[in-house]
Amino acid sequence: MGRAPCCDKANVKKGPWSPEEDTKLKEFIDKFGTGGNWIALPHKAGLKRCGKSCRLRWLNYLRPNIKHGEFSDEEDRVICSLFATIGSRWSIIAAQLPGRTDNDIKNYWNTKLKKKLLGIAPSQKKSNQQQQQQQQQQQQQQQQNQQLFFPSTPPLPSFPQDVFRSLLLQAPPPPALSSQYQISFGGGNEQSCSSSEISYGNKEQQQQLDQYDHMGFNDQSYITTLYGSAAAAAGGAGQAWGSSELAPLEYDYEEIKQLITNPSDSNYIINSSSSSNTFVDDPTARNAARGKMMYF
DNA sequence: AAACGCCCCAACCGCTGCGTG
DNA sequence: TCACGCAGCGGTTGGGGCGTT
Repeated sequence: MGRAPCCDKANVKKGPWSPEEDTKLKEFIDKFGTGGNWIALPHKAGLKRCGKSCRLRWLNYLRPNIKHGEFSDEEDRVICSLFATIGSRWSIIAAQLPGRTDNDIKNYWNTKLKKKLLGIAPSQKKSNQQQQQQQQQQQQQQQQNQQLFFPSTPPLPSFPQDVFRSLLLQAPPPPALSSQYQISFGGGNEQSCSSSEISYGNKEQQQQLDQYDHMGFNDQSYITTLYGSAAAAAGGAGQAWGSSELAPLEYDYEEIKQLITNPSDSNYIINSSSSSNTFVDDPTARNAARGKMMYF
């Protein structure tokens, strides 16, 4: 037997929201909150909309502090680096960009950033002369993008050990104890920062760090892997992570280009167990892991 | 001015994960 | 342990806007 529909489709309005509907929804949520039940909300608020539609409208448009408009270069860099790291997991990427929604980032990536990265200018119908000019601009743009997003000799970012230590202690449980990620570390581009080098925190916290050591990975590799959730958990430290001081690791331009141009890009497992990062297509992993499996 | 074609983005759809009884 | 219901996620779609011919 199939799943029951989430709402009575015959009696719900679809399509663009009117200003009146926006006002109703916003006023209701301002007064009463969502109540943790989006399905019941439209009826209570007097809206002839599906709960899912209300949720989307609120999250993507009506919610306070939503940022609309142009993305900055720094935001571009964060999106590119995270896309290279975790693929099209837009909600995690959005969590690192305050005021941006996953839908917003997804649209921005699909319509602009991906093309910007590949040196494809947004195009209208153009004359031959315009097309030639565009080709030249594309080549220049691509060179600039390589410099902007993937400097040829990217300095590994300097990660203060105390910051790593605090992030690590606030991060979710290690992979073996967590259903969120399955991770194996086989060496790679992490900087050496063994958790046994520094004594930090109380006895319990030190035991936790020792456990990480015992599992064979160091502070930075763990924090890098858990970048999104760890940064979110760490609050202010997470903000610092997004700054230039704690920029995400840079990735090779050709690799992210491969990710973009491969139609099954969301099926990748990131594998950096060799000397350089490689992307291994694993279509079967998609539904099983939904992009949660990463090898370093 | 009209027709055409492309781009962008809001919204929808279907699937998965998770909590609960 | 299993079925169910809901929230959340990512892929896809369609229509409005805009530039070109």
